[in-house]
Amino acid sequence: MKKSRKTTLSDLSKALNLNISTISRALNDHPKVNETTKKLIKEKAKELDYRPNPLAQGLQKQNTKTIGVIFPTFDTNFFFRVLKGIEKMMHESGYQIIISTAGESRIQEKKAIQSLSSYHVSGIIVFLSFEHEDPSFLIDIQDEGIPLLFMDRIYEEIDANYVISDDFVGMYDTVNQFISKGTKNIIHLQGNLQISTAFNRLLGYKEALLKNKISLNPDFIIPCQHQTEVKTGLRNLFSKYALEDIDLITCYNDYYAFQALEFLKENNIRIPQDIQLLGFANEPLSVYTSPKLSTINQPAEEMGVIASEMILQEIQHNQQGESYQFLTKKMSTFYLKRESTLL
Amino acid sequence: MKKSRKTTLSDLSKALNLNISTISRALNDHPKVNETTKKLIKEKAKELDYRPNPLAQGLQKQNTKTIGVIFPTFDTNFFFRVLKGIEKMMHESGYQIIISTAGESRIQEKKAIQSLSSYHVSGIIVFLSFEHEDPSFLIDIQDEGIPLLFMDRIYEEIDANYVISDDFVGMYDTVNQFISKGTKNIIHLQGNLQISTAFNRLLGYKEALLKNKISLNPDFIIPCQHQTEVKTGLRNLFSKYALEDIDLITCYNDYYAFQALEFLKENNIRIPQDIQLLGFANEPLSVYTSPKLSTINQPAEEMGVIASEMILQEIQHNQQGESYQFLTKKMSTFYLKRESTLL
DNA sequence: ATGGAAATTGCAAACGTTTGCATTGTCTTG
DNA sequence: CAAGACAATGCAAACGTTTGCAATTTCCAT
Repeated sequence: MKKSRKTTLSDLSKALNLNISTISRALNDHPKVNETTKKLIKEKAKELDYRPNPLAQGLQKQNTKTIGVIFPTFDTNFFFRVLKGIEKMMHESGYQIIISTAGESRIQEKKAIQSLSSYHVSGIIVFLSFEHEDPSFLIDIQDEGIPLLFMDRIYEEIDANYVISDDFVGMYDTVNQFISKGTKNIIHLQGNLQISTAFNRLLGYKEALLKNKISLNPDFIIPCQHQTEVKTGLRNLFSKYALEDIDLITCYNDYYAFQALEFLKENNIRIPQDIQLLGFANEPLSVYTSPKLSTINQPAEEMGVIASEMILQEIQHNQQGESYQFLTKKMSTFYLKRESTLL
Repeated sequence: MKKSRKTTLSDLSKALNLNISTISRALNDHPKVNETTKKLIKEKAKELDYRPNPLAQGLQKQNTKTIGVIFPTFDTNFFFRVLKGIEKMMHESGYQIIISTAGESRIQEKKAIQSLSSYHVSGIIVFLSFEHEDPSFLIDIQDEGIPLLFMDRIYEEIDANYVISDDFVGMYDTVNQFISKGTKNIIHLQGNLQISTAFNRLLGYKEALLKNKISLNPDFIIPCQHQTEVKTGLRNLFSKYALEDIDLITCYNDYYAFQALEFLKENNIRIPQDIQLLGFANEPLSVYTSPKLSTINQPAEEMGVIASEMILQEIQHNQQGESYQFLTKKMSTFYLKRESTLL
């Protein structure tokens, strides 16, 4: 394993008999270096295939052209779609992306963020799934001058950019709409409440019932930590209730809905004639089921794009010493009727 | 935007009145530093929340604990599943992941790789989609001491680790099996042949026919650059052939198959009774269609895991100056019968 | 010619580590 | 008690940049 060294500034310096600082300035198009020498240097640089060392640059400038992205886990397609949006914008702007998953615990979330901070990333886009009773470490990161952008969750205490999708309103509006058109008995397959999105979707469901003065039947809220628990949950439900007792099943997300779909099909329950089914997220797969899944659309890729734009803005402002006004962008969600619902 | 500085070795050095080198050694558990001082130093480090600066370390050691991953594009779920496998292994081993997409051109592929190299990543996992007439830049990277692992494509000229899924055999075996059980008229929806996987899958199809002395009907190979062209392709086919003339449609990948599925349903063609349909890749969505899609399984996540293990092995060997024997791991693909086929 | 401003280039410190070598201190042993 | 061995620590260079300041050169107006 022979190691061929890379050309450095000092190589160029020797080759051209010019001081290293002149070389550096020339390559950075610093105004006060002679145009002729500049050209000379650039040519030589190309000839020797000089490429700057981002580590050295980062160390010196305390800032790498790199964005950190932290996901909770990789188990839903939604995150990948967001990532796709981020990756598109960032690479257009010449930024590298470092990804990290936070896994299951608060501690891991914290570690992941700190690790990114020590890489001197230019900014961090975070999906935090857990509540942090003491989010001060987040403020610490900001104090280091690293812009933080939060996705899908708001911390009142923290002044930052936010991109959230309106989980609450999405569910609330849709359920409300169904009720107002006469739908009565509505189930909710509830996700892990530690995750804020699950919490907000449940809340939307409850509030819609409340507003319409429908009393909450606790049996109608089926808690599932994971999509694998959906079928059991439904089995329990139907051991207690008849088909006619149920009009619509709403779900924490599309994956829950897929499970429900399978369950219903297995039991020869017709969708939507016997029971209607509603997902959440509009995962790409939802077009391919049959019947095609009605769902609540969440513009995943667009969220990635917007988040990227916002954080790049903030970075740019900071670099130029301008003040910057934080924004909260609420991405609207909307009911998307396909075949698994009637209304 | 106040900037709170991070604690560095020299901060610790001052605080403890010890030389910086002792601090460094202590924290790296170097044997020749007194156990008591070691403990002292570590405590202080924790107290001041010292975290090493990976940039400085990388610059010094010419190696960051970072793995680069290059994808062609992000438009199929397959890559995400591989990424999931990679991310799992790498974070277990304390490596960060930098991702990059190569986009549409050879030039971009080359740039992406070189950019990663200048980040002094410890290794690069690459999906290259294009043929490179001059792959010498890849060898250059290796010469810099950066292990390269190729996914899904073999370069005869380049000695490296490879993880490939057996596209050819997967398609060949399956088609062969169908023929031997009496299936006659088999279509292939062919992908973009610039991409090696598309090429190999087509080849598998052709060879299977050849082996069984079935003459190739050029009409039966329908070239589609993209899944969006599938329906048009099929429309053309059926303008020339009757339903009875076709027994089975094989596809470049599951997404092509999904399109075909829609087309067939739209035209009230029953699957699999009238026409059978076979995908490729076993994308997660293929369970949710109806009928459920039969496909050829490709163990995506596992490929990511294996690739990670292999490249970590190589890195470790290199670091210890041991010699390392390159491997080529061929992941087996297999026919997965679900509901869209009969056999 | 000549003073001085402006343009160009060079010097050296700094970013935060790691590590070979030199130095100091401590202990053992004959 | 001296000397050598070993343990512990310190010194300084190196990784490849950037950048404020100093030094040099060029040029123009007087």
